[in-house]
Amino acid sequence: MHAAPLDPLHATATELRVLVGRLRRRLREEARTGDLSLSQFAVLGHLGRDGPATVSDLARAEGMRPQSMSAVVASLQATGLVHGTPDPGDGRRTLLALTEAARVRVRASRAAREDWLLQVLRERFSREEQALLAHGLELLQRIADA
Amino acid sequence: MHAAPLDPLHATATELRVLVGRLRRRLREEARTGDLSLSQFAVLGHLGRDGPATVSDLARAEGMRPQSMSAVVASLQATGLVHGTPDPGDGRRTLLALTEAARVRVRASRAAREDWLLQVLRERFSREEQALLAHGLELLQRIADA
DNA sequence: CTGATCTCAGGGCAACTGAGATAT
DNA sequence: CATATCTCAGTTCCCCTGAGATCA
Repeated sequence: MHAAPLDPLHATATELRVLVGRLRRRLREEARTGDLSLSQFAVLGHLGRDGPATVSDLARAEGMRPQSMSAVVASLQATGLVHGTPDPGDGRRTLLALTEAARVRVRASRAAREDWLLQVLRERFSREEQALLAHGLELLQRIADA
Repeated sequence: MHAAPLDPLHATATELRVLVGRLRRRLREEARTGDLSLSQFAVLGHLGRDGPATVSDLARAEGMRPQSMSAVVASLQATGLVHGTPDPGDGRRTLLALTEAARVRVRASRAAREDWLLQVLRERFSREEQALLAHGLELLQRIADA
């Protein structure tokens, strides 16, 4: 009755927009994982996976301004999860890396299986769905990079 | 070298968290669609698809507090895209609906093909990928609802 | 001097909490 | 009275812009 003839692609676009907002709220609500924001979480993941990086590197990788990333990094330094050392070869740069405390924490939270999202993926998705989801995320990456 | 033995499910969880943040920034950056926020967009979509609803209905549907939704609705009323009429049967409730201006605008923006996200989906994804993506979004819905 | 990196200051906005007001 | 809906006020968080300072 409220009409939405709507080609399927348009429906997909609308659904995606709504979904991003809802997932953001849901993930924040179910924080845990040490009460990290999405941005903080992303930085720890990046440093853990790809090794030390500068604020600018991280900002580029996450698609945000260096000033914004700087604040995220500062909060992680304040809680002792990240530490920075001046680049010996280039005085402008500060190389950021995970502290031992961060590595310990990541391992502990994995062992404790305390991550809400991980639980959901494990319990509510079949093997095939998990694989499908992983593939879907790759496609979404492409949108974020577009 | 920076070690992440990492079962694939954990990788998926991390990737999803990062992705939500990146998509949010990307979508905001590429606003257009009439400069609506994700929440505003979601409300217009809901009202257009499911018909009139109250603030509380909308809040439940989007997973946010009524007070927050109230602000979103107020902004849409201020720009004349939504109007509210008191529920004749229950004086506490206000039924919200799209204005004719909103319907016109949605149709116009569809016709103009001016939506950034729609362009990306159309131009950078094959038919199969589009279908795969749509299916992936359903799985993500399940997470948001969990 | 130009350009890259980083910091400081200030602002906007989306969401939250808490405290009512009003109607059932 | 108890409950549901909605509003008002204040706060927090994330990210932005703009203006330097420092170093290559």
